[in-house]
Parts: sequence; C-alpha cells; structure tokens
Amino acid sequence: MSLPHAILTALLEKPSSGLELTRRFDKSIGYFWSATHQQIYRELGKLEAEGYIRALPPELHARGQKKSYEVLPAGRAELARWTAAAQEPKPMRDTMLLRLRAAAVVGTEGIQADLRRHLDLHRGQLAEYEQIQARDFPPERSTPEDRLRHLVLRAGIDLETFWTQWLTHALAEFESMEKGD
Amino acid sequence: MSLPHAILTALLEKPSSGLELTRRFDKSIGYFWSATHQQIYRELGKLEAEGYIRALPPELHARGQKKSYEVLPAGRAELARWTAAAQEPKPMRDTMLLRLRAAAVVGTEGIQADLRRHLDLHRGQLAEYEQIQARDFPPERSTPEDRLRHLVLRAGIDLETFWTQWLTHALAEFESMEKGD
DNA sequence: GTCCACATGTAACTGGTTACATGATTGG
DNA sequence: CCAATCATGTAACCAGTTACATGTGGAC
Repeated sequence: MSLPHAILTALLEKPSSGLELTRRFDKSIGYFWSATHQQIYRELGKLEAEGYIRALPPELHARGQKKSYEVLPAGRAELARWTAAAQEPKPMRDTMLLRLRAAAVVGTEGIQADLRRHLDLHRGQLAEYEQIQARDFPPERSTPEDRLRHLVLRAGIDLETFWTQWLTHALAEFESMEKGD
Repeated sequence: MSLPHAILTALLEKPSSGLELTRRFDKSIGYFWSATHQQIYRELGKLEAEGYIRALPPELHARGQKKSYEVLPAGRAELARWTAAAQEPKPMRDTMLLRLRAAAVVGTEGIQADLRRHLDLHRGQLAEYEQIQARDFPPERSTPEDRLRHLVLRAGIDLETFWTQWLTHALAEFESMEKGD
C-alpha cells in the first residue's frame, strides 16, 4: 500500500500530470520507490475514484491531452494517517546474496564479473547522490523540511557506500581464494 | 525468478520436505529471501514438473504424509546457470524513507514512535546475526564454502548496522528540531 | 473418541511487470 | 504530410500474500 502514498506525496510537492509524475519518479522519489507509467496511471485513476485527488480544470481530457491532478483534503489526511501509522519493516530480499549462497554449493564460475559490474553501478549511484547532496544541501542552516529530505538522501548515500565496500570486500575474498590462500 | 533458485540451493544443501524447507526459510536462507509455506509448495510442484527435482522414494504421498525432495542434475545445472548470469540490481524500495519524505510535507506527527520501534527491531536482528557469526564462523581458517557463507552473513550484519546508525541519527535530528534548533 | 499439532495443499486477491494500443502535437 | 515524440491508457501475466481446506498421527 505504498505507491498511492508515494503519489500523494509527489502531488503535494507539486501538482502534475501522469507523465510528469513518471519523470519525477525516475528522479528523486523513484530513488527509494520506483514506479512505471502504467502503475502511475492506474493508481491515479483509483485515487481519483476514492476522492483523494482531482483533475485540474482543463476539461478536454481525451487521449493525448495532458491531465493534471491535485490532492484534496481527504488525500492529505490519508497521507498523514499512513505516515504516522506503525508498519512492520519488510524482510530484505537480495538476489546477489542469494546467488553467493548458491555459489557456495554449485561453484563460483562466472559470478565475479557480475560482482564487478554491480560494484561499478553502485559507485555510479553513490556519485549521483553525492552530487545531489552538494547541489541541494549546502552545509548552512536549513528548514526542517530540508533536513528531513537530507536525512532521506543520506540513507541512500550510506546504503550505496555499504554496497561498494561490501562488493569490494567480496571481490578481494574471491581473489585470495583463487590464490589458494 | 529467484524463489525457485533459493529452493534449489536449500535442497542441495540438504534434501527436505516442504515443511522442513519452510522452517529453514524462517532461519538462514529466509534472512535474505523469505517465503511462506504456500509459496514453497507451489514452487516445489513446478520444479518437479520441470524435472529439476524429484520426490524421494516413500511413495505414499497422501496429504499429511511427509514428502521429501532432492535436486536432479538438470536442477543443479539450472542453478549454476542462474548464479553466473548477469542480473540487474533491483532499485530499492523502502517504506520508512518514503514516510519520512511524506512527513516533510504533511508533518512529523507520530512517526517518531515507529522510528524508535524500528531501531529496536534492527538492533535485535543485528544481535541475532552477531550470535550466528560467533557460533558458526570462528576466526580460524575455513573452507571456501564457509568463507562465502560468512561473506553473506557479513552483508546482513553491515546492513543492520547501517540501519541502527541511520535511525539513531534520524531520531537525534528530530529531537534537535523539537528543541527549535 | 476427541482435540491438537503436523503436513500438504487450494483459491482468491494484490501489486508489479511487460507488451501493446491509440490519439495529439511538433519538426522537417 | 510524414515521422517522431508526447501523453494516456488496456490487457495479460507473474510473484507474493492472505485465508481457508483437508488429511494424519499422537496425547489425553
């Protein structure tokens, strides 16, 4: 039940059409909750039917016509309720860890190349986050809202840092195993 | 397409019945790939139909009778193929980060209690991992298989460490905001 | 004999993914 | 006027979740 709330958040930050939302999900919000345009259109329809959002005036909403939405009071209330409600953390699910466990049984043939590739990808993501940090969060005092958003970005930075370190460590372990250490 | 491979790995480590697998998923493998018994039974059926596994002899497999499976050569080959194949890392999806982003818009009322609760949960998980590490991976030299499994466990430890640190930091940030800093 | 735990399963639903369809607008 | 791009959508599928069903064997 998170996608509708991700959309409500995005629309509160700025009323948008489906495609604009899709683009914004490819950027900031999508960094921790990704969504495709099909998901977004489907969800916008539901949210409108439930009375949480409404389409903005321009009433010629045929196919190919932009259709922008804004959040209604009921939508804001629902988002506030959801944000404050207790939720269980989801158990993690990571394919790479699973593959490593499998490699302990069927052999490590071929997995190293993909570990190296993932390391590059995570390094790239880390660089991107750090650029955003430098651009959007200068060290001066800032509003509480900014500090919350910075907190979220820092989680992304720390997570990518963890992955690059762990993958580096894993590759070193592989090398030392090949040397017969 | 990861659950079937998780099951193949578990069955290679030790042939098991559906319920035994379920219990083992609640422990070690489930730490990074959880599954319910319904998922497991469904998947066991598929894997058997595809010729990757087979039921062990005791042929009286009515309801209520234990039915154990072992991996066939085709299953091992498929697992080796999957392990070595390149895969894209899945974009992360974390509800707590999303909630924090939403809190920047609708207010932080009530979210702190759940941050504290999550901190406790992650601390507990971390303690559990560290216990497993102390029990199963003493500092002496070990087999390559052990080193791979230790690598996986260390990912879990480092991830839980990250979360406890980040949540601690987040709570401190909230406190300093309340003080009007 | 009845109840409970063990063990295997079915059915319905939800959320996410992939592939495709369709109309409108713009640049050449 | 044609192709590319913008913009909105439909349909089918797949994986994971929740609720429930059914049979067996042992404890009392």
